[in-house]
Amino acid sequence: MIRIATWNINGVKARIENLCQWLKDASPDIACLQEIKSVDEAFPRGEIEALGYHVETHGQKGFNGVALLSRMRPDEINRGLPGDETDEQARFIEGVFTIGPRAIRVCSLYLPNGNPIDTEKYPYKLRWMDRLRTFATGRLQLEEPLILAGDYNVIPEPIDCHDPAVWANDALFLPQTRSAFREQENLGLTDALRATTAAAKIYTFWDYQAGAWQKNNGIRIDHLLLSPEAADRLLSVAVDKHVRAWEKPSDHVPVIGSFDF
DNA sequence: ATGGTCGATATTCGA
Repeated sequence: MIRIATWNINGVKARIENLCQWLKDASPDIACLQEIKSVDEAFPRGEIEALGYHVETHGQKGFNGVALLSRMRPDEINRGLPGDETDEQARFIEGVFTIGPRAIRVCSLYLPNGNPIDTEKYPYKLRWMDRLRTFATGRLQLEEPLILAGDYNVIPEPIDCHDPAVWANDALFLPQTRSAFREQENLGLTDALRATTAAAKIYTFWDYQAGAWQKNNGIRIDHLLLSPEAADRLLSVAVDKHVRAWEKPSDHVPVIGSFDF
């Protein structure tokens, strides 16, 4: 069994203790991280390598930044989402891994938040989603197991948030945002958690403010999207909710898919 | 009661 996880850690330097504890507890084979908020040179790779992981990062100063941690050495790493050479935000890294007889592609992505919606940030989000759709279209033609894992900053359906009314005019829940996410799914990509449980009130993010965690005022925005070749091998999906109650938590929690690769 | 809270960084921005 292979376990592939995604976790927005909201700053790797502030989260290194929690990250190492979680890696020991959950022991994922591949972990996709977002919001490392670090340049590659400052990423605390030593502590993670000591736990038996290879570390590949695509960082930048101050904000954003993604990483791939893996038990096995990647055969190939690609940094940056194709489709806009002028985009300097570090939000995408792809790794190709050999597991048994097959190649598996895993991407760690940090989709733009898009707020406030009356600024350039929202069109940037929609353009980024369009680039992701183009990328996925090409990769699906390979007919390989593909896992697009990350913080999508998309609440797919009303049941994926505590109170849909408060999100009505938010970039994470606008009709255009949800429509663009459905376009992704309609390419043939499966939302792994939704495919294995139709239950409401499963969240992956709780704001630091206003006691959101204590009130279970959360949203589900961290997703694993699977090609048919990966979806056919999916066994289960877990949300590691307990780490949100740890000291000095990230505002997101890990989502882990188990596969019989 | 028109805030609230984090992280990285610089005394503000992004979320």
